[in-house]
Amino acid sequence: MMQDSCQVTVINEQRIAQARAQMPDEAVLVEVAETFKLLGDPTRMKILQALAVTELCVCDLAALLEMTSSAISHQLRLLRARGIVRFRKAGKIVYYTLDDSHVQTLVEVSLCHETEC
Amino acid sequence: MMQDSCQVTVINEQRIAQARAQMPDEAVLVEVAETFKLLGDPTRMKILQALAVTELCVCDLAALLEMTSSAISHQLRLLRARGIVRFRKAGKIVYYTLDDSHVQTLVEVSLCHETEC
DNA sequence: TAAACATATGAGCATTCATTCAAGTGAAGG
DNA sequence: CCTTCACTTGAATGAATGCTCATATGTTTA
Repeated sequence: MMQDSCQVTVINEQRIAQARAQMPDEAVLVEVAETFKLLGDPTRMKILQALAVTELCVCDLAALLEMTSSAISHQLRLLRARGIVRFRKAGKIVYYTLDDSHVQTLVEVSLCHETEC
Repeated sequence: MMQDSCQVTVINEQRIAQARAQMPDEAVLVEVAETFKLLGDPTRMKILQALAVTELCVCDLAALLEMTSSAISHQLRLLRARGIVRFRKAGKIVYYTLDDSHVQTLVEVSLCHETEC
């Protein structure tokens, strides 16, 4: 059995070196990927789209997306942990808003591209 | 046991209607999420970063990322299916390049934000 | 205080997914 | 031809993930 990772047979040493030199840190790439992963789920994408329009509480989001508030709450927890959404409490109701204009920009750009606007 | 989906207890009917009216089609949101999901993996993110620098063959990418070419090939297949990368054959070697400036923009914006450039 | 309610959260479960392993394809060279 | 090599691909596996269900928390109201 042979080692299938091209450790010996490098085809374009020059280009590899060039790419390696310009590659951002591993940690940075992992962080960026982590953010994209959060945007890579339909439920979370819908939540972000809705919050881009207006502030909403968990129950509103659940009604809008026709899902349980538990499911919504779980997803909001992930978005919160990344600082993508922010919340404010009004009694027992918790209102969520977007808290990362950078992410909002990404979504807008993508949406614009998808709908060819 | 009660129905936990807020179908009855709507808090802000007005806002829900407003959000619903401005929400893009379900299908569009799913598509956008699907693209983000592809960007949401460290391996694929590294591949895209490398290809943003220069054209590389599978073996080069494997060497650069220190992974098997099988693993790389599997990921390239997904990126190809979305039209994010393109390939050209040179004998038995297959060279890959980026094929979606929109995605490239997304990654650049994110990277720029992450590194506070 | 007790009940109702909005939300949060932990465990469980079914599904998805990234990688590995083994086998297959097609091109280049002996 | 036959072998080698770059790449692809299908199956298998272990890890990650999204949702449900049950329960907990904290707030409002009867």
